[in-house]
Amino acid sequence: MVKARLPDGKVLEHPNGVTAEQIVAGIGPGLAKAALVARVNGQLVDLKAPIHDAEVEFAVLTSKDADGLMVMRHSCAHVMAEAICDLFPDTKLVYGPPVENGFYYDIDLPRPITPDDFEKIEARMAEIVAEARPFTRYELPRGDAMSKLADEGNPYKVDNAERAEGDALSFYVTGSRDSGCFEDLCRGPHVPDTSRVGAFKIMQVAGAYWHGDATKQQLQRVYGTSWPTPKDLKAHLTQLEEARKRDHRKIGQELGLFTIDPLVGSGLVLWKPRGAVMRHSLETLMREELMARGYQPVYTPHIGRLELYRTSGHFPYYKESQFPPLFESERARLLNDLWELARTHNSPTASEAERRLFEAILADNPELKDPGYPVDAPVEERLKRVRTWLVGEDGYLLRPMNCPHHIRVFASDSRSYRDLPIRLAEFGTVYRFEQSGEISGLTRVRGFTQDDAHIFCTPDQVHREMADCVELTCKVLTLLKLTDFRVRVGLRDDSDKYVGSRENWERAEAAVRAAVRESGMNYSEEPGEAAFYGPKIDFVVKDCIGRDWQLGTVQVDYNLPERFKLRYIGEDNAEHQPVMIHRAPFGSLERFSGILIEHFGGAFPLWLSPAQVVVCSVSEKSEDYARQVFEQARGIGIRAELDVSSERIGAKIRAATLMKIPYILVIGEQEAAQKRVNVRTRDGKQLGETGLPEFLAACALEIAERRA
RNA sequence: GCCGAUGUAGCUCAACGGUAGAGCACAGCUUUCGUAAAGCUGGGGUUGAGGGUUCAAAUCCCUCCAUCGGCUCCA
Repeated sequence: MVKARLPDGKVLEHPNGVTAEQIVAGIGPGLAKAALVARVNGQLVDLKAPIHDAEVEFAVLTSKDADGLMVMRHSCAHVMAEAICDLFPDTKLVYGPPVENGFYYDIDLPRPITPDDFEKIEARMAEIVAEARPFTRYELPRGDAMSKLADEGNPYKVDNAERAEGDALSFYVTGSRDSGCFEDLCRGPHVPDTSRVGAFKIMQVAGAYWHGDATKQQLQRVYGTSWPTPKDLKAHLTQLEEARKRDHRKIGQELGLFTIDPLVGSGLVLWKPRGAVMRHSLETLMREELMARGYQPVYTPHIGRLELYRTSGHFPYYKESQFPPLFESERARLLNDLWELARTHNSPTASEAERRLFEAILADNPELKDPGYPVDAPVEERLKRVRTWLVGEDGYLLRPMNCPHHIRVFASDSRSYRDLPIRLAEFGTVYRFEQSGEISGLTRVRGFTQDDAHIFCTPDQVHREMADCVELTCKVLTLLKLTDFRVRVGLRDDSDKYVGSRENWERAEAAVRAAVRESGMNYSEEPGEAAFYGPKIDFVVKDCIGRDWQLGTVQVDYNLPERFKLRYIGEDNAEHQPVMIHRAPFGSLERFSGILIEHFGGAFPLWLSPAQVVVCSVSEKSEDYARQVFEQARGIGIRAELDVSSERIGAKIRAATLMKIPYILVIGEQEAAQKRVNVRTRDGKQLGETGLPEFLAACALEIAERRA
């Protein structure tokens, strides 16, 4: 006997071995028809799976349930896989999970799948759907399953099986087991039959590495989307189209905010006047906040000696993603090569290369007479030697981070505990040689400006300072109504890419956790997301097409102070090491602006809007007064534009509306006679006539309050 | 960096082996107009760059560059 308790508490009794399908049949015909999969004691199972437990929590899921939808999409991936295998028999299937809004299937196929193939694949899928073949599960003991998979000659499935848990492995056939129909190693569960995979569409194909490892075989990943009904599918496609209209690259072009010019360089942003004034308003907001919170502005150069970044660790750690160093002489380049060799020296071949290079440098540079450099000396000794040579003749690096400069500002004076915390702030422009395939609009660029600051404080002050940084970040995000963010606490994993002692890391992680807990926000801890010098709190948002981007960040760092041997004099008159906090509420002004553009769809709040008011004359007769209105608005600091062209008023309004200018002032003879303005908004609302001083005062107030 | 797609006037696109076109924008002229596009005229392109095939290339092939979507990376 099986007692199945339904979600509403009702208990149904059935004989042992009853299937979910049979239980559902007893509940109601509508539900039986819609059922895709069942949940038995929290486990998703096929509707045909027999149930043997005496008492179970039982629920039936349809495409209206998140898990039901997921199973439907997973099954749709199988149908797509079958269609692809039918059309391209060389296909080796790899892995096909459901994802947000759909599914993908990774395949290994020498011939590239192109968008032209999508229609053919969809047509074949439609046939499979029409056949309504059942998804049939069968299991084999692990040994039998492994030899079966090995015989089939698909190394990916063998690998999947090796990773799967359990003594038995399950397979799904679309049809009956002896029908010769398509089958796939799969944990399941699946929908009852191939007609139940929803309204689908193949969306795109892309490369993907096996196991997500760039050194492994590259596969083709075919993405599809699937929805309960054709109407849902259509709504999704329409929504995608709408989202693309908000794309900051498109709006940036239309509104003339920024441009990226191949002649200047990929990933290097040119802010045009309209974009620059928007960005400037953001910077002004941040400057006001920083001044009120005791930050001190500094200015530092965009370039620094390589030795600076050797000390911080950035140069060796991020070698591949920095612009190559600048060397003023060939010898400087050679010395750096020598340093590289000394640093990485750990093999006989490297040692030979090192010796040859060393000899070449000595031969060309007789002034370096003192060899003092036995090739079998310990690494530290060799490094020390080479670094003394580098003092007079080093290369330079376009800065990838601002912290080393700020550290040297801190180190330029002796510091007392009474001075701390010291908060050094700079809109610091940094340069990173991002991979060519990564560059995208304003969100991933090679030169960008951080609203950066570094706080140097005592260990006791860390907690309060971090909490203040988190509070500031939340404040600006809230002010901009960017409330749809998630908080990620990035911790270290067990890889060896991190610098610093275990003890430092533990203290830092405790500080980060305390700060984020205190804020009361929801957050997720993610191992492997830390910076190489410390853990961090990141504020992550989605762009209009659903990609995650890190904006603000707060990081605590016990390691760079140690590497730079920073000191302050404590109450006890002894030297102590300060703790550093790296933080940037916007993160990158470029990326933040890109996200803001999409968030507002280009219709910025008044205080951020590139043009705040446009004055449009109805005809030449009102041109003089329009000019006066324009001059007055501009005179009190409102960003006003003037349109006295010979166009008709309708055309002027259209042009201003398309540029998303918040207030359009229509100035005709009537307004001119009464010295008033007629106000229309970019949303087409007519606010009517008002006196000019009243309008300007209201406008100025709205700007001053940064009303969003 | 890798896989695939795409590069035609300032912008959005057409022409798909046979003399590069439209709309918008821009300039000039006419119009002086009341809340999302007035009319006429005109200028503007070695079709991303460089090679190749062909009697003939925007169109076919190759190599770069850039953009887009993924993957990998992200201090």
